[in-house]
Amino acid sequence: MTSPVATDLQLPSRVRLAVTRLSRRLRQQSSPGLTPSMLSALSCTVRNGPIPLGKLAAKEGVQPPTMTRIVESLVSADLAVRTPDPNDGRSTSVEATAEGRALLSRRARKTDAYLASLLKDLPGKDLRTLERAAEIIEGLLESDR
Amino acid sequence: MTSPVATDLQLPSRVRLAVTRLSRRLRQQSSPGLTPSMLSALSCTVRNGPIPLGKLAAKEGVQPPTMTRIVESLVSADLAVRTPDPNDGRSTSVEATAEGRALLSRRARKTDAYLASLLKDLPGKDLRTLERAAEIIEGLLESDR
DNA sequence: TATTGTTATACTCTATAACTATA
DNA sequence: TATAGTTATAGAGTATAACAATA
Repeated sequence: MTSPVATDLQLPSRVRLAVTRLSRRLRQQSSPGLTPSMLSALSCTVRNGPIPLGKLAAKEGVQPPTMTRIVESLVSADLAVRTPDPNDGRSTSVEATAEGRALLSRRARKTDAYLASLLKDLPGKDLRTLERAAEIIEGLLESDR
Repeated sequence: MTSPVATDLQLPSRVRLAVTRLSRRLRQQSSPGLTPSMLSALSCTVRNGPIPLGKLAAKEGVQPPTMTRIVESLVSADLAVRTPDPNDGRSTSVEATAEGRALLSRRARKTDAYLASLLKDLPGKDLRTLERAAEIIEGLLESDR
């Protein structure tokens, strides 16, 4: 059952294809006002607490102008707030609002509902595989930053 | 070691975050002339042989106008050719060229090289997990189409 | 009429370059 | 000078709507 990593040759290709296609699907399923990028950045602020915009950009792996846009959209959706740093006039911290945190813990989000419906018939073993894979990927991205 | 499926974040959220972030990274690492979408469609033509554009769009989960664009870019890069269907003047088949097939089997592609470098220090167990996860995801996308 | 694919148009996500304000 | 963030601009990827050609 445990397939050999002899398929190793093609492993990067296979991971790339799966990720390309699933992320496309997730974007299609996302609500217009709540894109995957917004959710990802919002999760990051919740996990890290108030965080300067530049650090948030670095953590998410995007450039600062991109994060400026993402934060703008989160702020206008009342999911995050910006607070000027009292000690450094150049810097503003980004933080999730109560509504932003509530949204993340709510399960009815369209994208997650879609993914959940995809996953619902998988055996527990496959669910654990996906969970572990997500963990491995996050670890890789973290260490490569 | 087998983590329970209930952690702080729900499984769909965790999969979504991992996929969002990795696909962003892969897009950043891709060559301008050879995007993830192009590679994905090209893989599909190689796997399926000559295939009408509309069917290719359906398999890849994009709309026909999108596939028209992707195929145009593959054709102008000499990675694919279009052949009019002799029995149906409305339809054209898409097929990988020898160069397209060679490209897919070449290992030096920038995106895959990047992914391979990310993966190279993972233990075999994690590689097998990712491999199996890719398989599960492709299966889900296939069955949901 | 129905189907296959294209053209026209627009929106999101992202980047780089140039800029402003502060340190 | 250096740093934090924004504005301006551009390109990729995708969608929907309207269209043409063919069935």
